[in-house]
Amino acid sequence: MADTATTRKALLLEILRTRILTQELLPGADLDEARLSDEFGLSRTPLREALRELSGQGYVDLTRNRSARVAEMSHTTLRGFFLAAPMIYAAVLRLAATHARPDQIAYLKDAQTVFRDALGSGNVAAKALANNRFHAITGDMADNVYLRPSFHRLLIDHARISMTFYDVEVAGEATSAADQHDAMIAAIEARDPDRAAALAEDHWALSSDRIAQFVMPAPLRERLGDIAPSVRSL
Amino acid sequence: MADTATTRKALLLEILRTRILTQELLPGADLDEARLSDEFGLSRTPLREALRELSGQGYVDLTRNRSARVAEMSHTTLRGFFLAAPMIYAAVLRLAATHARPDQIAYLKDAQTVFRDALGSGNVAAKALANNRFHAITGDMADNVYLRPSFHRLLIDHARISMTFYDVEVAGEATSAADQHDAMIAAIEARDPDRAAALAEDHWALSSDRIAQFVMPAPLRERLGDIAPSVRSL
DNA sequence: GAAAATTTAATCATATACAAATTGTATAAT
DNA sequence: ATTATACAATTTGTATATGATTAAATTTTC
Repeated sequence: MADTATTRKALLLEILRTRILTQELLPGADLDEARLSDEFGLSRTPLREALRELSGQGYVDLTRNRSARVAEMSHTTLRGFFLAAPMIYAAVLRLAATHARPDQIAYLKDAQTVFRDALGSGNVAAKALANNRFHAITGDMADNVYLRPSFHRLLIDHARISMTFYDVEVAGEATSAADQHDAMIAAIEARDPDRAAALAEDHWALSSDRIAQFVMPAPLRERLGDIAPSVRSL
Repeated sequence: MADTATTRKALLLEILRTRILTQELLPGADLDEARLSDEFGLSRTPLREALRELSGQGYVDLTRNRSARVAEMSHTTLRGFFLAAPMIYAAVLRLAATHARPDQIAYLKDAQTVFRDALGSGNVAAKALANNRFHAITGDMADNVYLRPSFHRLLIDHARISMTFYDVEVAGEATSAADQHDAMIAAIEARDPDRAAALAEDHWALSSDRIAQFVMPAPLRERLGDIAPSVRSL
């Protein structure tokens, strides 16, 4: 992403968001105020404000008199993710197809170009961030203040889950995701809300299949005798 | 509401939220830092942090180098409200019926008692706040981090819309809302997600009917001759 | 040696002071 | 009369300093 940040505080926000999305900062990680203000050459006052803003957006959890932490992701959160994602995403894409402005469609096409480039690069973080940006634009298109906050939280954890589970590339899956993106652009441009919503559901179905494969892979099928004694003793 | 706030900052947050929900602070109202810190006997540092937190929750809009303002409510927002509300609320109540813990059900019953008391009082703000609290508890019950932020934004504007449109009491409507609350409690206690979701939709249908009546009332039917000349000249 | 209490270090919360940016007003030029 | 420019006042943003709270480590007591 380009350095659009004008002030140091804006830069800090951008970098922190990126680090959290790419899991460079893991869920639950400690965000010490003194250390961060040191690193970014900022005093603690604007830093604390930045942490409050990130908390409001769902990147960070705050507790009184305790250091800020990167938002947690438990198995409970994951379950909630799969419950909410299809509904919210279908609704957002439906509204996106209804309200998208021409300039926003241009942004979306740009983001898709970046995404396809990232796919070729083999850089997992670049892929996750480009995908995140693509979907964030659809969120802006929907232009609904009541769906946006939930949608953004979904996107945060979708990126983080991608970083956790997609580091091993499965042949063909990424390109079919990219093809779905193209179909979404077409549906939005054609102002076809039903098709857009249906595509959103397909897209999430693909995602959840991939994640399910990594959370519950086919079990290892080895006979006891094949396992080294040191391992068996565990 | 009881003064559960321990610190001055927590108290400030509670009061500001209440003022915004009850429209004592109108949408778009200027929130001057110096004036507020003066009023609450706080320095600007914690006050600014509080404003960031409120912004994250959707009570307040922030712009760089510009004073904080109470979140706007335009006709566009209203439209978005009616699009998103039925879906989100049905989903939340469905999950509430699935996950509610006994202590939460007790809270909900308390809130409902307070709501029925408020109905008798004739105090519009008390009604809106009690109703807000009731629904906020159902949001907690749902226990889904992806739905919660959107749901809370809906509740904020639902309260503000109530204050705008419900100041004239229509006979019987408030009590039927209260009856629906009771039915919701029953559905949650019976762990019946489908019934809970259906009740949520009914509840919002009632709300939107009431609001539609006040936004688009039956037009005045006067003949021109009945209007005073000074008015007609406009 | 284990548990409780006290001290100590670290970290968060708030206040005050200063710098930067914005807006409004007055004055001068067209 | 209207627009441009410069200055002043107001308000927001950041830095530094001090006070409160919590967690950890040490000491003391049983």
